[in-house]
Amino acid sequence: MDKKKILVVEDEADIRELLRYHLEREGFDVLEAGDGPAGLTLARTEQPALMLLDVMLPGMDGFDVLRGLATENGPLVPVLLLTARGEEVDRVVGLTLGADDYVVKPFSVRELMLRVKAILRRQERARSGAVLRHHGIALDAERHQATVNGESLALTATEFRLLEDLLRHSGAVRTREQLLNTVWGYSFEGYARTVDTHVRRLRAKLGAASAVVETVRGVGYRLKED
Amino acid sequence: MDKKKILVVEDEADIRELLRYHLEREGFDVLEAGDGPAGLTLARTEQPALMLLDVMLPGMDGFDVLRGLATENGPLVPVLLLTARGEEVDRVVGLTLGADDYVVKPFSVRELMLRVKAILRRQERARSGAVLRHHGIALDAERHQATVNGESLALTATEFRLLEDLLRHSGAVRTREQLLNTVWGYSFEGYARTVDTHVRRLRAKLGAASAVVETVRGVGYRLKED
DNA sequence: CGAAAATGTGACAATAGCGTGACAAGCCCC
DNA sequence: GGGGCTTGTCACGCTATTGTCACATTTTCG
Repeated sequence: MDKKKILVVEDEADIRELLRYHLEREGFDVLEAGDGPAGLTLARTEQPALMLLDVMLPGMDGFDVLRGLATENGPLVPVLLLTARGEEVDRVVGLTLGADDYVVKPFSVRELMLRVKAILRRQERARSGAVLRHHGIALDAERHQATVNGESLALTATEFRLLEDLLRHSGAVRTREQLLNTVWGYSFEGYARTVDTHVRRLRAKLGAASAVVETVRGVGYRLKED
Repeated sequence: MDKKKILVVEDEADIRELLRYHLEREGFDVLEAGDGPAGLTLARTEQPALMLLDVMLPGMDGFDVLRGLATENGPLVPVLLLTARGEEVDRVVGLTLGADDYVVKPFSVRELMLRVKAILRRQERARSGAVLRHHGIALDAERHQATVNGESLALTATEFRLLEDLLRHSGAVRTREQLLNTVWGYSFEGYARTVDTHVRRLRAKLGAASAVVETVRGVGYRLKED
């Protein structure tokens, strides 16, 4: 699971660049389209996690794009509309057409990012089941609580994310690089063997169940298969 | 239970006076603001039962105010919009933005009072029975009152909303960002550690029960599990 | 068998994260 | 205009967490 893709459909190159800069800074993959048809195609082929859609586009406008994405239950892709001040009408139509939210131009970048993340969180929550289970280990991401055979574990934030990643890929080997990317974040610049130390700490806290974290020599770590 | 507070945001002093007179006659406490920013601040700090909001304000207009009040689940405060004749579009937008009703100027005072009371009744009904309970803490959203083991707490508006959010997600961890979004609103631009301070104040007022607000190091805060 | 490579382990210093007290600004009511 | 209340910010101190290193142990493979 790599970075989430966000599609920006906007005719003004300046704004596209601005958005790309900030979105990438937040860790998203950014796709761009300068007009409606291109946006539609990208939305269909790439299935981005979210689409930022300008309403005022030459030719095919934002609403046409929204209609093009329409299915029986809302658009194919979550949409956040960018509307110009004073286009009150537009906002209404947009929300009626199934957009998830909108932001009025000129917008505060900070607020836009917050709304983007809120929409993605909403999608996330709707999709992901709350509790991961494997070999007597249960991890509830929302409550930030992990248990082994019912007994609660006192994990630190990093240990928790590490266990979560292993659980999400249980049975599969995770290389140190993969773990660094997902658990520590892309911006982490450090020693790969830091992972080893945290695996050790995690195993210590897992106690008897520590054997479920297997070392795959020369590759990485994985949770034992059933 | 004291009188319900109603906030009037309107730039024309005459109309403010007119509204104050009639609202007080109906037994409400009236707060006034002459422009958008002042209205926003009062709405946040005083948490009135209802806000009468003029759409046409100099500088920051009514929609901006509404947007400033936006949180992840609707505006912070119920809103009744005052729109000028012919601004039909605006009404729709306002309602989409989460306003509860609108009245067209020039309005009949009688009708306005009826609508005010109607909204308050609706709120009442919607929220009655909506008492959140957890670990001896009871929070009555309708009456804006919280108790611990029967003893009433003197919470400020922010503390109240913070406790409400924690109760609504009891057991789940709330990150500082999530709390800022729901309790303070999207347009809040400030230091994330402001949350810490308010948690501290809330804990102080909770007294012996303060332990139910748990710190999850590196993540956020949560209400203790049962 | 023995060297090299990979991983486990114990220890430690740096620091991120949080609690706390204090304070200034804004706003109310008097 | 002043006093009180609320709110957001800051600086300080403490502690758990974290990343790194040196060394021990295990595995691989010539």
